[in-house]
Amino acid sequence: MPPTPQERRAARHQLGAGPGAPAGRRGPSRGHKKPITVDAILDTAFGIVAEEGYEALTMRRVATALETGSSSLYAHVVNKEDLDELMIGRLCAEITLPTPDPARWRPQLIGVCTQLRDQYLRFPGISRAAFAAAPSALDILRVSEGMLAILLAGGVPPQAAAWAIDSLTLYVNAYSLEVSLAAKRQARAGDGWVVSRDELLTRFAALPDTFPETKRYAAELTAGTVDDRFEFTLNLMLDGLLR
Amino acid sequence: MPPTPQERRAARHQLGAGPGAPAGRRGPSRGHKKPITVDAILDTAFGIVAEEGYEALTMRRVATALETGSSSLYAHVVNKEDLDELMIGRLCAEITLPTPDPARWRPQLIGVCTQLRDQYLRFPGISRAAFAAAPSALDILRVSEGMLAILLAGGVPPQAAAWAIDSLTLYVNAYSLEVSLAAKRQARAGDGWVVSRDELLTRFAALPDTFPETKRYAAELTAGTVDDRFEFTLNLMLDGLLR
DNA sequence: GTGTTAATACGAGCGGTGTTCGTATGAGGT
DNA sequence: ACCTCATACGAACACCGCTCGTATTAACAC
Repeated sequence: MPPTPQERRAARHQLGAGPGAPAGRRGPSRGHKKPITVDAILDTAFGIVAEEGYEALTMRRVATALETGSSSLYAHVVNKEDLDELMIGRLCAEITLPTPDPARWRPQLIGVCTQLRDQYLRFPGISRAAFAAAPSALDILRVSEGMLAILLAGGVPPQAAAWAIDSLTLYVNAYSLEVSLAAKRQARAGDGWVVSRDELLTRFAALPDTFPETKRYAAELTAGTVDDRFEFTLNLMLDGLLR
Repeated sequence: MPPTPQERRAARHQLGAGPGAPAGRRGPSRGHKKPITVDAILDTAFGIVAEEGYEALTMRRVATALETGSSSLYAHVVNKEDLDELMIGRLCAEITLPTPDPARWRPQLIGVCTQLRDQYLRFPGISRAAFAAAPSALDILRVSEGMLAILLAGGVPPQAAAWAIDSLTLYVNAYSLEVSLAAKRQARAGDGWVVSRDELLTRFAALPDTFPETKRYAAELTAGTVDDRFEFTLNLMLDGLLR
């Protein structure tokens, strides 16, 4: 008996347990269609999210893209939650971790965070799933290990390094989620949402006098691209680590 | 004609426009039941989230708690997203902002962040809605203004202060969301999730040798309460601001 | 070559969601 | 007394995640 999806999931959480026998093909192949596999499910899932965003990712949507019924997916995946977790795992697996260089620990760490951000932004809204993903999955743990190695090589004390990893990944997740949501708002503009910087400036200018600082520093508040803010925050945390 | 909910929402986004006539009671009062108001909807919504978490907050759930049908809510609220926004607004409105004291800007700012966090954690999962809330809503802007005033009083340059507000609120949101999700996982424990610190330690100890640093510093990685990590990250960012 | 087994696929359906539409109710103004 | 119209609400639509029973068919034992 090949491993049921729940067993695969358990194996993914509790480490190891071996990859299990490949369980060479049995059952109907429907003649023409290629068989449904976890990888095929993940591929089409990523395709849907890349084109239409995470909220368009439903079991039925994946199933119809695979020309089957939604019930067929549950032979390969426990849940939607499980699917989310698998996607985050694959995303993390594609992060390349540098070999720690004590002299370049800051750009190295920023590089890893930027890779994570770019992966998240390629699939808008998927960082929502990253929040729920358990940090004990191996693919995620691998990224943590890489970041930890960089920080330690940079001379950051272990306790600070350990906690900083949490802070950094949490911020990257949150940043990616917010950017994705803002982009979605931008897409369906016109219903009274603020979009352009100019619009925000005039809005701030028209604020009542109970907002003196916001009015005075409206320029600073609306300055910079989202990328600027990302880098600023990362540097903020890294600066703090040196004390 | 009293303002339709969409008009109220627009008025909330574009500032001012006045509170509109109270539109004194018309139509059926069903004899016994008190009329449905936006405030009543918000009250019961907060009650549901406080007791059962954000994911239990559905239109039907609010409606039945109000002894009515879900369609009745849409006369007072545009949609669920609007309800979310109203809730975040009310949450922000209850934050008390200190008058800036240059000598105590750090504890003051941490105090505001902690208030936000506590509000979010009182209503588990609601920070998910905070991500989608537009920063142009007046109640949210009021908190930003307060934080900006504190930072400026502390001598932080305007540009850094402006961006730091974004970073801080984003982190507080993300932290609250993650803590809520972790608590939910804890609630339905037993399905292979890691819960206790001891469990995590033995898990790390059994890791393959491709995770050398994680194994070596397992103690540091699992140390501290969530509150410790919250304060650590806030101090990390505030330290970075002083350079 | 035949029969058995079991992995795979899948249609139908359950209970749930947000939201809309058409209609009934009944208080306020005339 | 009548009419107006904001309010309330039941029914229904389209969608969601997920389960159950069943049909298909490859691999194996004989």
